[in-house]
Amino acid sequence: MERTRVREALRSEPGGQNITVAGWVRTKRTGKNVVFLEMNDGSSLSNIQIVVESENANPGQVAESITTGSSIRATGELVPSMGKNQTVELRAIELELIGDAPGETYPLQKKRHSFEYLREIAHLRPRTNTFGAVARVRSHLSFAIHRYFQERGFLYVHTPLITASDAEGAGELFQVTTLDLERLARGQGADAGPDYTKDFFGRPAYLTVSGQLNAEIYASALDRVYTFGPTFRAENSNTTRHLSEFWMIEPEVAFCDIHCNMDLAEDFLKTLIAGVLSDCGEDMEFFDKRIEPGIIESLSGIADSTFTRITYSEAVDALQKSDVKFEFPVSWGVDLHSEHEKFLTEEVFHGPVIVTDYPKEIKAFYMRLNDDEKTVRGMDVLVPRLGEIIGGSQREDRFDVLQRRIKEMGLPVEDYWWYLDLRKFGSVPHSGFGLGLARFIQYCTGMTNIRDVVPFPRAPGNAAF
RNA sequence: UCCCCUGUAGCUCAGCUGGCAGAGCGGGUGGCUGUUAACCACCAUGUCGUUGGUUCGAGUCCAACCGGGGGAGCCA
Repeated sequence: MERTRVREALRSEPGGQNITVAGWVRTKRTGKNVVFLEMNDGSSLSNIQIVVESENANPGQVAESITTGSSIRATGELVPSMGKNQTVELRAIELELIGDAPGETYPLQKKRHSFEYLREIAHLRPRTNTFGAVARVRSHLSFAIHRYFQERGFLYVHTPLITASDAEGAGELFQVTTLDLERLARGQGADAGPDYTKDFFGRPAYLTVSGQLNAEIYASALDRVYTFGPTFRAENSNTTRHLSEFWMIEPEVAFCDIHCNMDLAEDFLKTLIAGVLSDCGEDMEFFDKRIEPGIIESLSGIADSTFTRITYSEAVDALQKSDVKFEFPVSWGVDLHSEHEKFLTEEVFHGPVIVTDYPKEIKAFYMRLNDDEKTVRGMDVLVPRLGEIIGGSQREDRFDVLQRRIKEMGLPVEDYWWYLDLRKFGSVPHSGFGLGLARFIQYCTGMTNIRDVVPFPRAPGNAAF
């Protein structure tokens, strides 16, 4: 007989029909004449209750040897439940223990575990409610992101993971090499250094920190594109919102200025939030109940809201006018710190805030310079709880200005020849932004540590599993 | 990288001014019950992160190291 997923079974009309389910046992409760098994197969947060009557010879015997964590297959009748916590249940006719899980050594218990402990058993944590729910939300969002762009005529562009330049300037890079490091360390003098002409690519190579510059190439030909893939940063960041390897979504749109860019970012976030609320209802209720009380209401509010849009100068004014004493004093020209972002989103505007037109000194070379020559058309989307979730900008599309800015920032112009070429031939105003998938999942689920919304997180000193 | 906190049973944690190592959960055994964080009784479980120091005596005090967490910076 074909296997029925638990999600489907729980939604079926219980008319005594025979079905087969398979999955992992969450708990077992034993009575004299009856055994109750809670089984989960990942298709939903809810378990299915399997009722085994002891007089029923085969299932009764098998049920005895079943423990928490065992994998089983059960065939039986789907019937209305007599209990009060579920509407349907499976009355077992056949029961098979597929893989046992000795109770003395199985690391997951019925009780609640700390996330810190579960991180150490990343191979088993998807069997918990929280990590199952996170995995389903993550999968939903990934698909919804593609759908959002595909429905709006964006082309999905695969930008390279290995790059031969660190042109993005977005952070520390992981080096990719086939040179024999041990031999280098032993042999050559420290002054000589490695001979990169002998390296795999004939020059130093790195893992990408952003697909943006490559995406700009395709936007300069195909109008609107997006990338969605892994990026790598070798920064020694030890926080609840940084990873060394993370997936990033980067749309890039031609004939689009900073306002169009903000419209896209805002619509994107609101559409995806509305989607996760409507399509992941059961999991979202779990997060609302157990992880971040009130998150459903707050996300619903955001889906219907209009994001506040202010300039950097206005943000500085607002912060200076407040009576709050910040650890880092605010003055025009300094970058906004976490405490400032929190204050703006949580205390002043009570919701997402888009800040634009930052001083050029604290932003990347490729952001379009404003006429005041002091600020650039960058934009950050700040949200309560997390701070910066999106960073983007209108790109500098004027050849002369871009070249000047590259030099001002002390970067080697020759490395950017192809990037400058885009401004030489058919240049066009264009904009884009980057959104970290994991941060967005944090925002939607209320999970406080980014290492708990990524299946196998990579962080400084940690590449287990 | 910096600052703060922390490390005791399988898990979560208590252990006071230094004096015999504890609880709950989980596990085992038995009982009871259409149960649902099931319930009741009994039983077992420790390199107190590691190394060194102070002391008659260290889980407790000191130092170094290792691991974990939070905050900051960098950013998405």
